[in-house]
Amino acid sequence: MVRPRAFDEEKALQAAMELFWEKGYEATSLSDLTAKMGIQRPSLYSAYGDKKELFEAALRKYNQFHSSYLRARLQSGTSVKEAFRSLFEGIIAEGYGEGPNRGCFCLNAMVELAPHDAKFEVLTREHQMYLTVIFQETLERGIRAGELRSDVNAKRVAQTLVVAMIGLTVFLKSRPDRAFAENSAATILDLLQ
Amino acid sequence: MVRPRAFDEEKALQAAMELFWEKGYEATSLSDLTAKMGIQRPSLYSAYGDKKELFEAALRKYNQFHSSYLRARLQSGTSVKEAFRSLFEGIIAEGYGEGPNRGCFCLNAMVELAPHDAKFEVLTREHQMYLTVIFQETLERGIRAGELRSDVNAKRVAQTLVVAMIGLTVFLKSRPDRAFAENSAATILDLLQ
DNA sequence: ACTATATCATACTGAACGGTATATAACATT
DNA sequence: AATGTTATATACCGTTCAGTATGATATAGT
Repeated sequence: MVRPRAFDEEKALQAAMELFWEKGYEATSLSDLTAKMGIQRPSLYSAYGDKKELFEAALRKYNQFHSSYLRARLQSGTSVKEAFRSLFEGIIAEGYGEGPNRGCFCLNAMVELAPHDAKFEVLTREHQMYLTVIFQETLERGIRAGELRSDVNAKRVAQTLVVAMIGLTVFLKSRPDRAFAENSAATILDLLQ
Repeated sequence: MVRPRAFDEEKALQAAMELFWEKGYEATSLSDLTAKMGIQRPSLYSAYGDKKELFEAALRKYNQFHSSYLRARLQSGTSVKEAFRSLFEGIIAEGYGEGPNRGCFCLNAMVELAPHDAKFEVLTREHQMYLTVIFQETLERGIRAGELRSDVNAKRVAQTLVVAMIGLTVFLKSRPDRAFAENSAATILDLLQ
């Protein structure tokens, strides 16, 4: 005996995610949000809580999406080495697309919020840990398949690839010469022998 | 026949730099600034222009300071390899200090402003280019001294070290396990043979 | 059809925002 | 000491901020 929601909560959350991803937390206003989400202010508050809670929900949604995306990219493809190469190449290509370079939502949140908010310190750290596990498992698969040398330390290399991916993603925000980005990616990928 | 400034412009700018460095552009208010700088609002506007211009002046000051700091660290020390190791170790140590992890002001600005403001895209990119030159020159010195193998591609390795340093600095904002940071730094520094 | 309940749209709240007008105070030159 | 110029301090400007009170509206169960 209640009136049902007239908007799609997932769709609206997706819209909020896009906005926070592109502009960050502070620079995104509630008016920006309600406009893009296509809902009114009280609907937002009743469905998601305040601005910080909405941001957190958006980031969690992004992290899920991002993990799935990376796992899929690393599982498909002919080889582990080629999968990583393609992944890094895709990140670089993304950096030179049109429009503002939004990079990785989780890294943006790590820079803007993690140092001042323990909740986001944990949330962003745990996502990187999860990505590291995905990388490590992929490397171990490559070792088992005989594609990578058996003396490769999968955990250490995975950690290094994650740090390098973070560096590359952030660096691309300044739109450096493409050769710079390509060189550093290629040098890092030489870890995969 | 004029009244002289009653405050030290460099000291006040330094105070603004500390504040923007720790909190970012959007999260820092003019009231925060005037309080920490110890001056009144009209003094701020007459001396530095508006908020964005003050931020730019603060970032330029930081970049100068940062370049000098890195150059000094890489020149002192017993060897090039040891200098880089010590530099990365210092970055990690900084990440586990008390208080909020402010990281690198230039990288914070790159994430928050570069995608939406061409001026900061250029400013942050040029600083990274300058750091790359410092790294490259240091590596070339190591090659000349016979400390590094002569087939090391100084430019490519310098670019890779810059990207890795960016990744490490940003990653530390989420306060990961220290062993993670140490592992990735050590693996990167293995490039120096 | 009626009622209970939750959602909707509008309009509003006090506070904080970036930026400035105004008037007083302090100095260097004459 | 008088004058012209700039820095200072206070108080204010209109706007925008995050968040909410209010009342109309729509639906599900009776």
